[in-house]
Amino acid sequence: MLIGEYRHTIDDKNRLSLPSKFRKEMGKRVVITPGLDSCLFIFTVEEWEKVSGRLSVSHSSMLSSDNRGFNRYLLGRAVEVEVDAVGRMLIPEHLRTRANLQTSVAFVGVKDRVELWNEEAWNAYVKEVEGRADSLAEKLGQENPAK
Amino acid sequence: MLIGEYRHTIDDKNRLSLPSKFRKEMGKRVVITPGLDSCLFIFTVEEWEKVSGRLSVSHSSMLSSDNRGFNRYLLGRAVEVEVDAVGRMLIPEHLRTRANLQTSVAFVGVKDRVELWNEEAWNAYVKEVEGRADSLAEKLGQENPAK
DNA sequence: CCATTAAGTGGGAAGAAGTGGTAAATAAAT
DNA sequence: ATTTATTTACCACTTCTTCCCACTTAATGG
Repeated sequence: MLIGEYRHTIDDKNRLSLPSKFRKEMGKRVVITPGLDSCLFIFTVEEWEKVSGRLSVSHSSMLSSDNRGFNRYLLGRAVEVEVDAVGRMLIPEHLRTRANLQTSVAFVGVKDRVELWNEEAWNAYVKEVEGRADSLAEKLGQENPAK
Repeated sequence: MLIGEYRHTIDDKNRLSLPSKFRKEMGKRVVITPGLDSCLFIFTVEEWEKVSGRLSVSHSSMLSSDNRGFNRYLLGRAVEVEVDAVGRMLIPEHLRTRANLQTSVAFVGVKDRVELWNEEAWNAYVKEVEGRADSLAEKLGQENPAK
């Protein structure tokens, strides 16, 4: 399971180390796409197959303009990149720009995907969520009385 | 069952002994996450599977902003750590900060999870609850007559 | 009450991970 | 075809992590 938070830096050649904790599970090739909330999503190839499959199979995907937009957004701008011998990958310029990644970034494992954030943006996001964590937790407890 | 209260210290390498009373039940790997009321939760891997499974049951969880927030908060900041040969584990810096853990901490067993508190914060919390224990007990009794 | 064992804590050495730079190779342009 | 630029692979240095050993304190039992 991909969990945890790690801080790394992008160098001036757009190289970025994948946290070693994620390497084994993610393998030598990963798929990077623009994510939601101005971060990037990083998937394993297997997970990507599932996610992209769900998107394109859904009936309304071709009919609804919103879905076309979303698909173009997620599929069209995705790239498959290779992790090099020392565990680094290259972040394409258009994705780097889109998530506002300069130098310091945060990797965030969210179970079956990893997210890539501008470090300050991540700090701010955490702070914001922290404020409503209790109510979220309560909500979760109510929605899942299984426990 | 994980119960009881133990005081330990974090050293300058972020190492912290898991109380020996908890070791057998918790095993060699545990999951640490931000908890509620500014403490940390420590779960066994089995318990963690249950908790995290409850979070992201549906695929639509990625599409809801609240779910993304809560998943990032709980999964993204969680970490699976190994308990070393002498019973110590490493507390990641971001979790240590988040629970305001400096040196003295309190472990608190709460049935199926262990909580980790800044010692003074725990003292204060106990004192505070102590003051209204009777009324809390009554309230709980009224709300859950079956239990 | 003393002896023995277990638990908690500290420090140093070996190893791995992260990052920066250079050389080689490929692609592009004149 | 030669030169220039850009990318990829490789090497090296530094920092952080992990493992191991040792000491101190607390717990247990005779």
